[in-house]
Amino acid sequence: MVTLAEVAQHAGVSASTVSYVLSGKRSISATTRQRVEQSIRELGYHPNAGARALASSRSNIIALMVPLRTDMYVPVMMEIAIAVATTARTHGYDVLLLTGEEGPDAVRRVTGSGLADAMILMDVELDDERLPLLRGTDQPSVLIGLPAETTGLTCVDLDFRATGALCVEHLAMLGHRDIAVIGEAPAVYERHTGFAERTLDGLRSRAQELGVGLLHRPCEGGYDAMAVTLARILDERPGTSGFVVQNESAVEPLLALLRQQGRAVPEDVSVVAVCPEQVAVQASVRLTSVAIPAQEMGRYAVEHLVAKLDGRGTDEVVLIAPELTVRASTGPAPAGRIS
Amino acid sequence: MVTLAEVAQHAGVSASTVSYVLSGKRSISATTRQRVEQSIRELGYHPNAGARALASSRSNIIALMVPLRTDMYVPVMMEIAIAVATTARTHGYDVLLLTGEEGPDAVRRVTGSGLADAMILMDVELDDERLPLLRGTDQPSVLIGLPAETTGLTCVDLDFRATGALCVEHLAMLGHRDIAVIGEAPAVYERHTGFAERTLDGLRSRAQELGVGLLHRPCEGGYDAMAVTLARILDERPGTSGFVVQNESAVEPLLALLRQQGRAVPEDVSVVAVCPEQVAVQASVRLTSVAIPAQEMGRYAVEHLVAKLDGRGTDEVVLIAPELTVRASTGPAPAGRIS
DNA sequence: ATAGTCAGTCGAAGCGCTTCGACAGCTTTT
DNA sequence: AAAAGCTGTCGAAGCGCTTCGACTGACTAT
Repeated sequence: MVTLAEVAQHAGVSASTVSYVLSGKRSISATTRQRVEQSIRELGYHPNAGARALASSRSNIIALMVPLRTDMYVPVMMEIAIAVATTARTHGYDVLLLTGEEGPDAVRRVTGSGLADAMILMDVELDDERLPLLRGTDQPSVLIGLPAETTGLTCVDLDFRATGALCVEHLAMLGHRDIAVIGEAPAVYERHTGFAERTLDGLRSRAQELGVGLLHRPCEGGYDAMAVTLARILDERPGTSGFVVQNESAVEPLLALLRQQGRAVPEDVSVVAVCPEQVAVQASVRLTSVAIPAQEMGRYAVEHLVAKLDGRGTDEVVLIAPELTVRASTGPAPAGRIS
Repeated sequence: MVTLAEVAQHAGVSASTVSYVLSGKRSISATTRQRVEQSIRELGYHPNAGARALASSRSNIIALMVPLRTDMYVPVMMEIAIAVATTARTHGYDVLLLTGEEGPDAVRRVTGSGLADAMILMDVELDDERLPLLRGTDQPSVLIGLPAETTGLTCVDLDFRATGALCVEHLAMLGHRDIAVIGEAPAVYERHTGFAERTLDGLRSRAQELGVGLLHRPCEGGYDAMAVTLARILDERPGTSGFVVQNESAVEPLLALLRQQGRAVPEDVSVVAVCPEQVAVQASVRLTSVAIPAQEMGRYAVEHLVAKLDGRGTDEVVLIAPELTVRASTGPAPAGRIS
């Protein structure tokens, strides 16, 4: 294992000079710099992470807390995680992967031990246990998702309220008068994960404004659960011609069931999904959808943290404006039908 | 930030004693231990990770290299990552998330800097660039996946050869005489990711042994690509009554297309999938499948690494035996059909 | 009774790096 | 020509922990 001291000796300078070449915190003459860089290359030197962390009290690591459960939004999580990791690398940071399992203890451990310089939390609940801890430390953090109370916190998320509104608008504009919402699993709502409620809120208030009917039904993923849910919806509101789906694992079952019942998409019914782009494109009908900007959120989170660690940056809540992409699953409401 | 020294003072012992209480590397009297543990709790002490790493040259971190691309097996990756993270925690390790982006450089960086004590590599190619580096270091590592040459390496993977064989057997036993294989995207084969080829190998050799016809077609995910692929298959072998699918994003499209063409599953055609359990269960037809044991692989990888780090454990290749679960997508081949 | 053993504790020497103050040799200002 | 300011470099003091050797006192074997 090559050390700084060995590089210094090889280059004929002092250890501190090598350190300054590496960090750029003091000016170094061009010739010295080159000599040192040459030695570093020749010896294959890599600074020791532990020593560096100890001396500088900076680990150059960002902790990322992902939810433990894999029942929801897995591709989104993965995409965010990868975006976080790659963005972090471009800023010289590595990413520590924490699962929600440890809960608040993980926050304590990481802050207390100096393992990471900053944290990104995913799957934030409305009244998350980890929040008081974050507020009580000076370690920067970004939440992906929105809790109930955001003072003193930095958050990024898709504007789910606007997303809901946008979906209803789109369907209403096409003439649909009765809309059903296939939501996440009941557990998601019980857990008070903000996004589901915010979407619903946006859906409802715009539906009311536009005077269209809205029926919301949570739904476990999978074909069987979807079959039951759909049957209930059509029983209760036979005239339903527009669907909004916010549940990846309900998308294909819904399409399959509609097809099976002889309801053509988009001729008879229209479907709008809130899902990652990939899901929308790869579905058996190319779905009109509002994409979940996973990459963008991951990138933003890291960049904000880096800014904070550099002494720039402030607490703020950023809601990303939703964009609805029209594909093949929505069309004008069937005419001559009494809703 | 509380330090060891402060704890020592608070407990009225020397710093080294506190250290030994923490590590258990020397015997400590019960009374002293209790006093120290009390002080640790009262002061809310957390050992500083950097200092610890520097002094012990152990970071207690395991690096996990995940593939950058999200075009394949995302849920499997995620499940593995989470299994790795949680298992690592139970052994006192944290997980550093590296993306494939940096390639071999990441390996150099991590080994060189002592950032991690060990590595887990996913998405291993047959002739992976990172392998020479792993062989050239004394840092333990486990590959999830199988390269062409495994000497000096530790690997875990599903036994894909046996998996292929098992799928063919199951279909043959049900009387299917012409089987089509929907494979991964062509890019996966070109990249020489071992698992795809090994599966194919298993499929082919067992098909030959059992005297059934086998047609293999790679397939991009999605509905459109699947439509083209299916049309070609049925054109070439109209009597095909059994399908083996090894491509998550082709599963639903295949089912949708079969349905649309009036081919009932499992009455007219049978489908066996190689996919995570969740996908098989949530599909619009509950799929007979060979599960990909993501959790098991992740757990094994970590446990093997921990064993190695403790001076136990050896290099070896572990192939997990496939298990085929019969669900609703396979049944006897339709009678009276000339294949 | 004396040597040997052992459990329990301490002190001190690092681990490899960052960073602060100091200083030598310049150039610029007055 | 002296004072002031740069620039580029060095030495040394830690950062908070682990770990080795040494020591003390009590206990066992002879």
